[in-house]
Amino acid sequence: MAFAPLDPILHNQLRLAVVSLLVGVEQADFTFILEKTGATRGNLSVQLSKLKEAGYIEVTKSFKDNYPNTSCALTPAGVAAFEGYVAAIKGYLKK
Amino acid sequence: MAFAPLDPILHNQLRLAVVSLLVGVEQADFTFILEKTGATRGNLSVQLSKLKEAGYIEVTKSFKDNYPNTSCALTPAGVAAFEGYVAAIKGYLKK
DNA sequence: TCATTATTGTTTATACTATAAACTTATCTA
DNA sequence: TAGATAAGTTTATAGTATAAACAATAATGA
Repeated sequence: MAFAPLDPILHNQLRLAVVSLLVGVEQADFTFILEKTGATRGNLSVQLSKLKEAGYIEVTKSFKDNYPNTSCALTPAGVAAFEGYVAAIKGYLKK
Repeated sequence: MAFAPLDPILHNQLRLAVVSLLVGVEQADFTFILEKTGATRGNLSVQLSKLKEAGYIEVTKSFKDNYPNTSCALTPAGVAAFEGYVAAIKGYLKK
């Protein structure tokens, strides 16, 4: 059994939670992700930027009810990366 | 679905590989772990120390064929931590 | 109206972590 | 006895994760 490398972008608790949330969902707002993950705003902001920079999510900024609104959605690359990560880490979890 | 915290000791590629290797095995030597994980000696040494300090493994140093031999085995706490980690991360992997 | 609080995020400071290079100590071999 | 081999450890440093501090705007209410 080989230990496949784990994508360092996804091998982080908050980023993995974000991508996990986004899988199977059209999109999710900053505040929604914040509540679901229990992260701080600062941390979430940083990690969303990294996911965006990696090309794993697309971020759309707009206004909603007069307030800024940040919407996130997985890209195909993000989906593929998540699936790869899931497959890779399973190799570590089997007894 | 909640995102349970991931034990930071185990949420590391090499340490997770080591513990994964040790699960279901009586013990494993430094060199064996080195080959199976593909790690460098320095990195493995550091990560074994951290696992030991966390109480997850027991390290026994002896001599074998005139050379130093470092043998590692999971402690009950290590087994429990691994099982907890597996349960926790599964919550992140389901779509 | 204007001061206060609430909303939605970003920037930045820093403590922590992961990793490999360099080092150590001892043994084998020619 | 001079390399070469074996088995680890120490340490230097670049990178990462996280929350505190900051910013900009909007709503509220006295």
